[in-house]
Amino acid sequence: MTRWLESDEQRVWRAFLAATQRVQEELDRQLQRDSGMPHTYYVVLAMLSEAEGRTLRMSDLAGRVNSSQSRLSHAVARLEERGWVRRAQCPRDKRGNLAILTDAGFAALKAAAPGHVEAVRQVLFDPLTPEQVRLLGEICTAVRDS
Amino acid sequence: MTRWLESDEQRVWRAFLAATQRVQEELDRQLQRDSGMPHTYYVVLAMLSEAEGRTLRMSDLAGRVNSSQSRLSHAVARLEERGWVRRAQCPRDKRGNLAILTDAGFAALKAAAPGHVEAVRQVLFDPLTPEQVRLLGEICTAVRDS
DNA sequence: CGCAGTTACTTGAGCTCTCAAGTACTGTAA
DNA sequence: TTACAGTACTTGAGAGCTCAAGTAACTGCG
Repeated sequence: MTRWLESDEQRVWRAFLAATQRVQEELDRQLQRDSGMPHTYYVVLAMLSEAEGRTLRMSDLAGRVNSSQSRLSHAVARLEERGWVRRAQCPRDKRGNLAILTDAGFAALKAAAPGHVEAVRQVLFDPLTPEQVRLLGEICTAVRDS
Repeated sequence: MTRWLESDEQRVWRAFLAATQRVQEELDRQLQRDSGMPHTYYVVLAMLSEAEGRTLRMSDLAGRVNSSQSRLSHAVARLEERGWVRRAQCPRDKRGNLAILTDAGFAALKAAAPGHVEAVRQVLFDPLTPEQVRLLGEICTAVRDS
């Protein structure tokens, strides 16, 4: 008994796919082109920059960037190679690793931020009315938390 | 003069990222697990199945699935290996290639569809009211076409 | 204490995606 | 008619992601 999509649901679904893909690709392209990093790496740097001591445990960081531990582990390995993040052992729990944003990493984030924010505005906020932005927030929260 | 995000825009933006990632991952995981194909391949099969003669030119197909030609070319190559799609030369334009959905491809799509549609409902439509669905459609259309 | 069972994280293989470069054909205009 | 720019598509290399498996350390219960 499959509950197939009605034709208007079908339209919403396809618009959703097209819109979200557009946003993703636009952001990834902009960051890659102008700052040499994918969007996921940017988010990692951003979350670390907001944390106490610019430091987070891997699992905590994974939660904040909506990433699997595996993905984050690979990402941090690359960021470490670039000297943007370093790792340290967690003192409390020897299984745990801390990811620490370096000064170079903070500088890279700072350099990338204006272009990124501008891209976010252009692709998502500028096309919408303030009311639509508010509604989108509610909708996304519902989907995220369901 | 960067137009930074206000704190409520910030919240909407992060909810948007979390929600869209959740949808994407849920769908990809479900299709990969239950049908052995990524979501992008499913969309390719679906678009071909709706086309006249289950056939489309590569460039036309790329437009319909919101894909670069390169990505589509790789994807169709894999689908061809599985026997789900075959290629033929375009009679009008010798540069052009046609992608044709095979019977096996149609069967694979048909087998995958119910589970996929159910996942789409669960992750996107069920958490929203009908009014929110309508609004989401308008919002995504605006973002897509901007 | 001791040893399952769980948690935290890493690693490697396989796969998809992107970007840049390459091939082949088409349309146009001198 | 023959260049020459543009279009259609493919290919290969490099990079990130996923999944499964591996290591190490903590936790709790007999």
